[in-house]
Parts: sequence; C-alpha cells; structure tokens
Amino acid sequence: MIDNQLLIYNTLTRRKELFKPIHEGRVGMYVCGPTVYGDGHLGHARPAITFDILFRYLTHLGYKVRYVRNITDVGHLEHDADSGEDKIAKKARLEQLEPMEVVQYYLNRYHKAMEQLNVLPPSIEPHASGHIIEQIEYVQKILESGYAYVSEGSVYFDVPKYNKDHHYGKLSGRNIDELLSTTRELDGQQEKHNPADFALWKKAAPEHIMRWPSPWSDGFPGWHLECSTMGQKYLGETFDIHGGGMDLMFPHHECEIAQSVAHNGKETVHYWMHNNMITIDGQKMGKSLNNFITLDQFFTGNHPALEQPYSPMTIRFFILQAQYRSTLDFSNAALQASEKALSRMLEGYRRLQELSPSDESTIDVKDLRHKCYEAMDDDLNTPIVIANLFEACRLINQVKDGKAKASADDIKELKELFDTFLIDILGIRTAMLEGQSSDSGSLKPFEDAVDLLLDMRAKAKASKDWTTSDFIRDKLAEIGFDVKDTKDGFEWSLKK
RNA sequence: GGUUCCUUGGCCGAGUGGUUAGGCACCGGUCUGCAAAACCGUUUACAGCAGUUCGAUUCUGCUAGGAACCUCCA
Repeated sequence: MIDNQLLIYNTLTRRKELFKPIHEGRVGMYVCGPTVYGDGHLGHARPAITFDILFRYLTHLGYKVRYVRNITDVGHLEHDADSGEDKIAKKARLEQLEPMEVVQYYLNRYHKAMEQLNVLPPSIEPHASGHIIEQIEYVQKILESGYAYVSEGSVYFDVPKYNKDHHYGKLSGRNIDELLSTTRELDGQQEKHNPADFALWKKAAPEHIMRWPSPWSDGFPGWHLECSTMGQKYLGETFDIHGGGMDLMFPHHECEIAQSVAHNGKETVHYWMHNNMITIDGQKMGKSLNNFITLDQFFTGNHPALEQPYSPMTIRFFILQAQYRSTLDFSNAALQASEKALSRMLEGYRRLQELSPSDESTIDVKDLRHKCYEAMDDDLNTPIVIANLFEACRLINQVKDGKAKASADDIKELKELFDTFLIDILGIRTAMLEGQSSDSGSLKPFEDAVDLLLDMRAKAKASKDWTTSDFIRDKLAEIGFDVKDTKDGFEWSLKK
C-alpha cells in the first residue's frame, strides 16, 4: 500500500500540496515533449530528467503510472501572421526533405539522447500528426460551446468571451482585462477579433506542405491543441499531473486550460508542475538567443564553449544536483565539479560491493533511507537525496579504511539504499552495470593482460626494483592507462 | 510597463526563526620507494537598509541588482 506523503508544488496554487491521485493507486501524467525539428539541447534534458524522476518515484511507490509525453511534429506557427508556415515544413524545404523525414530523423536522435541519459521511455508517445481527426473534433466541440469563431477558414479561440465567464490567466497570474481593453482598437482588419485570441485551426497558405482537410479549410491544428486533445484521449477528461518547462506556462498551458474548460466545462489537470530553465551566462539557454549547446555536443565536447566532453551521466547528475524549480547555470567549472562528484559517488557504490562485514557496528545507517524518502517527498528534492548518499559514501570509506565497522545488516541496508535511490530513482547508470550489459566478454583477455603486467610490476616493487616498476607504470601511462597504487595492490582504468 | 520569481561562503547548489546541507576548489593530515590517486579533517555565507521578535540568513517593508514570461521556445 502507498502511504507516502508526497508533496508536489502546484503552479496553480503556488504552494506544495499533498499528492492525491484521482484514482487510487493510479497516476496519469502528461508532459510537453519536444518539437522535433532540431537536435535536443541541454534545456530539453531538464524536463525529460525531472519528470523521469517523478515517473520513477511514483512507480517505486507502487503507483501504476501512465506517462504520456507528446511529440510535436506539426502546428507550431512560425509567425502568428498570415504566412502561417509551421517550423517543420520550413526546415523541410530548406533541407529539401519530406517533413516526415525531418521529423523521423530528429526523433531518432532525440530518442538516442534520452536513452544515453537513461531517461525511461514514456508509456505513450503520441504524435500530433497522428491525431488530426481528434483535434478537429475537439475544435468542433469548442465551436459548439460558443468560445470560438471561424474567420476566413481559420478557427480562433475567443479569449475575451471566455474571460467573461472564466479567468484566462489563472495559471500564470495574469489579469488579461487590461491587455484586452488597451489593444483592441488596433487590430480591426485582421482575421482575429482580438490579438489575445489564439488559433485552434489555421488555414494553410498555398505553399504550405503539411495540411489536412477540415470543415473550415485545408490547414493544420493550432499548437496548443494537441496537448489538450491527446491528454484527454489517453488520460481522460481529468487527470493528475501535467508537466513542462516554465516557459510554457503562458500562453501554452493557459490556453490548454481554456480549451479544456470550453470543451468539457471543467479543468482537466489537478497538479501543474513546471521545471525551471537552464541558463548560460545568467540567461536562458534557448533557441531564440541561439545560445544553446546540444546534447550531442556535450557528449562529444564538440562546441567552442566546452572545455571537454561530458558524459550523459555527468549531465544527468549535474541536473539532479539542483532542485527542479531552481534555475541552473551551465559552466564548465560546474560540470567538472559534477563529473568528479559523480565519480566519487560511483566509487563509493563500487566499494560497498566489496565491503566485508564485522560482528559489530559503529555506524548508523538507518536514518539515511528515511531522510532520502523525506527529501523525495518534499517536491522531489534530489540534491538532498544526493547529499545523503554522499554521507553514506563517507561511512563506506571509513569502513574500508578500517576506521569504522559495519555489520552485515548495515551493508545490506546500504546496498538497498544505493540500489533504491541512486540506481532506481535517480536513474544513475553505473559503469559496472554498463560493463555487464556490453561486450566486456571480448575485452576480458586484454584486461587480464594488463593485470599480468601490473602483477609483474608488483613483484618488481616487492624486490625494490624501482626501475622496472616505474618503467611498466610509465609505459602503461603512455599507452593510455591510469595506474593507481592502493593499500593492498593496484587499480587501473583507461584514461579519459 | 504588466505578471511571476530570484540574490547563500572562491565556484555550483540545499535549507532553516535559535543547533552540520552536499559537491568542487583551497588548506592540513593519512597512505606511499617516488609520484599519482584515494581517504580523513578543517576554514570562509546568507545583496543593502529598516522593522517585527528574547533572537532573523529564514517573517514584513523599502532600496539595489538579476532572470523568466507577456512572440516560437524545455
């Protein structure tokens, strides 16, 4: 049975609320996914990882979770003007490709990056282009409710009318009245009755490639529509959690609320969650400022701003070292600190596996698990979870150095702690586990050969033959191995 | 201009009305033939001003600086 007291910060109320699912034991969550017309950058990793943590934690707690993350492959207008060309189509023409080919190409790359970051695939990953019929039906129903109008083949949501009956802006804390009254005069000649109105269906210009027939025109759906439509289709008229980046709060999520109220007469989402931005030089990393670094560039180090490559796990750990509602500033120094921190953590985890138990115990490990749960329950405070795991590392090192003693129970408890929180919930993939799953079998003879050389060096050391011992160490270093002497022998690894 | 939010030690980043975040760096130590690595220990803080309070980094107000959104954006 699930008896945790998980607190989630709800943007709607601007406070932490006790999480109670609509249906006992089940959670429906929807997260705004990527628009696949370019490579994912560091900013895209944040919601992916944040909600991956939530997905993993809810699952760990015993909930049956349906996690829907959409793929936007149509409908993002380049300009809200009559050119009406969406981003996918534009990129496709530039590259002389079919739009769907562009979508597939970048989607494959996105999936690969997510896999490298150990982000679990969502339960359902619906494409906007695969739900045109549902979106048309959704628009029809809003038209019937009277909160939309047709204008020259396009359909617009009537924000002023909606705002008379409901509060348009409740999520982002906006009061739209002033905006409406001050700007109304200027736009009499446009298709839209009011500049605040947003498109539900957009008539396609003749040269526009991506288009579908509808009762109003050959065209394409407005970009707020897909999330409302697909969220409802797969999670129901009401569901528990809707997540996304803070920059989507207005207008995107505000429009979703308006659409669902116009469509169903009630709000869909119980908990709105928003991750904060990743910044670079104190500013948001994003497309508009063209200051982003793609995930692949991080993994390869192939970008002028990067002093070195950073592994996917370093990126993941870096993101988890900050709480998801704080901004997180990118810098080489910060990433390098995370890289070292992660390797210290993984070293602790490795040592734990070979710890030998004592009859007595001088350490207290019982609190740690409780503290980790408390931290997760406090709006997913992953930095605190990590701090507690580092405390565990300290204890492990003390035991390894013979400065403390751990009982068999202690070691079991510590192993469960790491397996639960580091591996399952934080989703850190260890080199150990990667080795098991990959081609370590074929490397075994080479590993044995290095061990053999180092055994010879150990013999030379024992007979104080420093020339031979240093020769072996230096040559191995030249070839590309890091050799470390330890208390009871040696360790080696490939140089990075 | 409007809305929302932020300002923590050399850096990144938690948190709290009175008691240790954590990581990186620094310094000291242990280990070592030497080196490297590793480990242990330790130091530096809460933008400024005023108020509430026995007591504020934590609450309130003001000032300064910064960010996001208001147009596509994770």
